[in-house]
Amino acid sequence: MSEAISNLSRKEQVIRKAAELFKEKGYAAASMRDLAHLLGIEAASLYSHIKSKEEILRSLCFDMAAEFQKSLAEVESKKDISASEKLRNGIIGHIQVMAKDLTASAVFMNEHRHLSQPYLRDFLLMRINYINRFKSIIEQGVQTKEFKDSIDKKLAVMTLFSSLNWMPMWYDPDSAIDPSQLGFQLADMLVNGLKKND
Amino acid sequence: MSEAISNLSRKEQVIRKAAELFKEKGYAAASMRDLAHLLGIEAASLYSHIKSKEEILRSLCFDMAAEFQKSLAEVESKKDISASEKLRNGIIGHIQVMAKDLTASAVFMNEHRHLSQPYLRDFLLMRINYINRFKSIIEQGVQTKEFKDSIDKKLAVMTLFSSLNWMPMWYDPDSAIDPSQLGFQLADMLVNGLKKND
DNA sequence: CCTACCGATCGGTAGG
DNA sequence: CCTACCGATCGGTAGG
Repeated sequence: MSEAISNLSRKEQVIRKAAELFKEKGYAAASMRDLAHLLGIEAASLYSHIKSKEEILRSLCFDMAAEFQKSLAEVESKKDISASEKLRNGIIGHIQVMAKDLTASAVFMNEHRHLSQPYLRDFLLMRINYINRFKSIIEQGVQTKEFKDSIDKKLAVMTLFSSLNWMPMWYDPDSAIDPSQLGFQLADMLVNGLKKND
Repeated sequence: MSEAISNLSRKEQVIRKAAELFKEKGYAAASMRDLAHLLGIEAASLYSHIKSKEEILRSLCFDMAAEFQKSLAEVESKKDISASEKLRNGIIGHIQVMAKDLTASAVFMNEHRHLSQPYLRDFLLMRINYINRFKSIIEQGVQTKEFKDSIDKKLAVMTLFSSLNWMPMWYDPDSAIDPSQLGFQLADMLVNGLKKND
């Protein structure tokens, strides 16, 4: 049993180190020999922990996707809150999920396209579903006249989604601003804009 | 002379087709044999038009960078306009440059990291310079009290930059909204926000 | 976790 | 633009 536990945690180590490597070099340019070297073992030894290179990518992408789904579902379950508050909570949730693992988040965003079928298809369906649920929040805000109806909704939701997903590329976890503040400020910026309103 | 012209245009064909391939599969996963096959020639024949695979990536990345620089320099040269107008013009310019070649824009954004040194270093220096010039416009707006000073400027500029750079991933050139309208709306969204202000 | 190895594929060159 | 080819490297397996 302690053997099973130690195998599990070794597998976790392999996956986490792979995430760093995939983020840095990109999935296609990262070799299993690179990964093995980082772990101090031979390339062939990796295969006692994982089935294939793509299995690592799959677990990184789908584990992150599950976290994002969970976070958004929690926001949607709260009734009687305004669209802007829902949007704010969705943004804060998304950013907090990313902040828990910035490396895996970067892989999720940039490397998912190297998934083979049918995984790629499943992944893209989940992503479009996630985006559409944010779009619904924006549409709800337009209906309740909270948001202006002059805005292109696709543009609005893709702007939101772009901002969220690039965060792992530039956010420094040691900086003064913490993830929930960042989410709050991003929501404020999207809802109220840069302009001074007084 | 007509030989030189036809060589030039053949080289252009190779580069444009490579851009499509790099966008679709990523630089590292795209092989020269794939590229040759798309052009209906043998892989070895590519090398009478280009020196190396990376030369193609370099010309795609640096040609786009030059276009972006040119566009922003023109905006900066206009005096006596407000920060929000400057920001709007910068955004519209950036989007118009991208719209002229969405494929090359996607490669510029996603594949530049496969540049080798010293090209990668030069590229990143140009990019940080470009971002900082947008940041200056935002800071100018804060100084003139056009923009609120509560916003994190790094967050603001990275949100802007993320939105701009993801556009080639989702924008459909056949859609109802044209590139300059898109730029106008994006600027409006960032400056005024989603909220109805009346 | 290792040694020894596989077939496939890579970017690129020589020579025409 | 082609044929013929190079050395290097790839993901992965067999067997211990």
